[in-house]
Amino acid sequence: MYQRFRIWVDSDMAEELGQRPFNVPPSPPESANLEKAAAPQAPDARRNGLENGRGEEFDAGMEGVYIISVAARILDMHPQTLRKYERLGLINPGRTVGMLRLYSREDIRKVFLIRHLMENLGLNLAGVEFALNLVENLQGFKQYLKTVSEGTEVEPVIEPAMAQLFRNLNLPADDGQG
Amino acid sequence: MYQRFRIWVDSDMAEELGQRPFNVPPSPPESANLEKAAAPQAPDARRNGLENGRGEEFDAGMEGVYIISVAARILDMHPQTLRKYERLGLINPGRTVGMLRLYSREDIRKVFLIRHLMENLGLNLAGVEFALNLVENLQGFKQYLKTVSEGTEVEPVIEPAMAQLFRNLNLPADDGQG
DNA sequence: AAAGGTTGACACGGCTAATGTCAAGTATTA
DNA sequence: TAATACTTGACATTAGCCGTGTCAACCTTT
Repeated sequence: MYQRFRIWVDSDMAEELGQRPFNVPPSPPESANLEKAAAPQAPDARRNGLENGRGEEFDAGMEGVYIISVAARILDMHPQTLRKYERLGLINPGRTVGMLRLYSREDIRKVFLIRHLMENLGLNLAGVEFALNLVENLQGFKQYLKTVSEGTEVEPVIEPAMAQLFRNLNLPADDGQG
Repeated sequence: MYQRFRIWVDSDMAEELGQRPFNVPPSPPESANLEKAAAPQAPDARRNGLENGRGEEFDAGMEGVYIISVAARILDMHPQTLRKYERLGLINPGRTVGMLRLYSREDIRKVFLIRHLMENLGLNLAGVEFALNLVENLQGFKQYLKTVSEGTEVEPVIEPAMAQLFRNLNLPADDGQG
């Protein structure tokens, strides 16, 4: 019941998770979308909560885990689209013992990134795969540089340089990973 | 007349320029394409040489500069496709005084990269733009790292790390730029 | 048993990318 | 000078991708 509320407070959830456009300065159309998604919340919020399936995993200590219908509503996307993304290997939501998909906050954040890549940069799914792989590699690369440069005079310039690189590529600088 | 020959010896030209698949291990279909392109060469090679337009720029000391019809034949692509790439800002061939496009070896190499990104990685043109921008940024980034790490113990590990990064991304490691 | 929700598979509509075609202009060739 | 060949830009056409909708089957709860 705790989370049941968070689900329906879509606007701030979406804003917090990934709605900040990475490098795209103004984005009024996006916020309009979110408002639309959050609009029909009150009437039937009762019957679309988290207690839908087997409730064990949902509130078993882990916060912010959503089944696909809820995730789709948060993202304002079709559930089939999320399933397709998973089939292509772009996302990897967890599963309940009954094989229901469970979307963590990181999963949803990733989908926001995917949407950014498609809507703002115009990439197709292959391009999204390329970009996601790029982000992963760049983060590993950054870690590697940080390690090998530890204690040297180079160390302090690594982070800002990487941040600038991410900005140049219209990619989100990796914040707290966890 | 010198270059006229190189134009029609498509197979090795193409191989040398960019046909090496970057990370894609086997590519027999590609070579088949090239043979097809090189097939109808003999019959009308006479009237399709470089002396077509105003010949001044063509052999004015610069080697490997081709008008669009020749570049398209080398690449086995439609001239309209090359024009579209230019309109989108992906390539920037030079011009004669009569505004005819002149494709340098670097231009053609870049188109090979574009084809690789589309055919092998499945990117659309927006993705190609993203990837080209990425390559450019990474090269600048590499230069920057090389500069700031000069003389430090970090220096020797920069280059191999960058090379590995390019490999991971299925991108061509920048060789001699010039 | 009934109801609501999810799952996977398939088909349809809109959009992108490449190709083809057209008239107009320019340089070479007879 | 007249004819030929090639370029240029703009528009139309065709093939393929992406998102969405729909379907039966399965599971859990009431």
